[in-house]
Amino acid sequence: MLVVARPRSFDETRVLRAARDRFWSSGYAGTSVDEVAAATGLGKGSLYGAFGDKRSLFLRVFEDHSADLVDSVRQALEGPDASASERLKAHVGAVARATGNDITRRGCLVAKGTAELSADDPAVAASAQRTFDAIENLLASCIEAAQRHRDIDPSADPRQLASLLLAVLRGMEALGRAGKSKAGLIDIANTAVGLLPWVAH
Amino acid sequence: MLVVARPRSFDETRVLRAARDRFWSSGYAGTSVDEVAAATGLGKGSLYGAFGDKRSLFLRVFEDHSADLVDSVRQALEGPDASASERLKAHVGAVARATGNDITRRGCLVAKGTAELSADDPAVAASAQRTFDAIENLLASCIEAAQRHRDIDPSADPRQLASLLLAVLRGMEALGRAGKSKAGLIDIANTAVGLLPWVAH
DNA sequence: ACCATTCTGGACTAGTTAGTCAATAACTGG
DNA sequence: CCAGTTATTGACTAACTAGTCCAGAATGGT
Repeated sequence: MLVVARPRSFDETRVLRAARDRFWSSGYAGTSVDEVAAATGLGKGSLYGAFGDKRSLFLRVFEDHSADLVDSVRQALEGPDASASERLKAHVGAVARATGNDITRRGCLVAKGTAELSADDPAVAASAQRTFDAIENLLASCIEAAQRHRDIDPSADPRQLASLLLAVLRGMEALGRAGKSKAGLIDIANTAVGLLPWVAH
Repeated sequence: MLVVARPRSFDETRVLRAARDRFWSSGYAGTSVDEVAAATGLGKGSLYGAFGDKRSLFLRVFEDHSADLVDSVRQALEGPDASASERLKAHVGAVARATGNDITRRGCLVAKGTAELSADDPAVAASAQRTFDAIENLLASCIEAAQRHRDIDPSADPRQLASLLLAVLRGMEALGRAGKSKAGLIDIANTAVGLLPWVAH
């Protein structure tokens, strides 16, 4: 009974990546569907057929990218207690360096999409909130690991420290986009890390 | 020789405020010149005649608003050394509360405009950088005042603490837009303030 | 080979976009 | 009250917008 229909002729991952790059560079309102079609190589009919309207396509790209971001933070922060403090310092520094190295200044797609759309698209706002919550949880887990290893004062609230660090990370992103120098961003990272309640050894 | 011509019939400040509100709510690309004309009550010809093209109008609005922001931070942070630490704590807390109270979640126009346009408009990026530099300097001055009054450890580098606090402030803005609760934002503010190198009294 | 089904590409539509322009209004020094 | 200059308005244009539609193509089970 089931008859197989014509299969898709495009690689969904590649198409979504091309669409993401357009939205990332030009923003949601600043990117036309025709541009996305040209960048992906698909006809508009295929684009609409596969992903729905412009907003749905953006949301798909936004959520996929958010998941990638959380995964990369997880990779950076998860690991044994003994090296948790090193991973934490390294991650904050790595974000500072990556932000400072971003020649294009296009910044983070999650931040950009949230800035543009969260006020009038609850789905975007909710997705961004989940993303930042997930990153905050990863930071908190890493801090707890460092506390178990007695690198960070165990009496400190790991959730409070995590939410502060998340704010610092997002702040570095915002300042980097405005043109703050790489050295200035690294300075912020070092100051933030330095003020944490480390246990003297 | 000089003959006086027809004077403007609109209040420039009111017009710029109406234009600012449109850009603030809908972003640069998401706002049409027709919408701005309708919101200001001016015809398009007047708008173009008075402010130039869309980008010039946006830049004007953006820079005026940035100057207002710097002024308000100056008002909050300037004052005698004896109360500098209180002003610093109060300002960070006030930003957290204001961000948490922003029902519309439209956030800060400087952040939003920078996110949307800094990558392809050097004038926007330069303006944002000047704005953030000015705020950082105000924070540094307030920290120095608190150090003179021996509220903050005088051996700390006030510029480093200022740039960290600026990052925290911009981070709170970004997280607030994503939906972080008012209580969570206040928590971040308290944690950041609490980690500063206060002198015990 | 045929069929039911889905995929493809681009022509098409109706509405919107940024920016221009010409006719007219408002002003004051002379 | 006239002359010279600038302000105002909204109709106008050419290009672009999101989204639709359809004729044809690709598939694998029968």
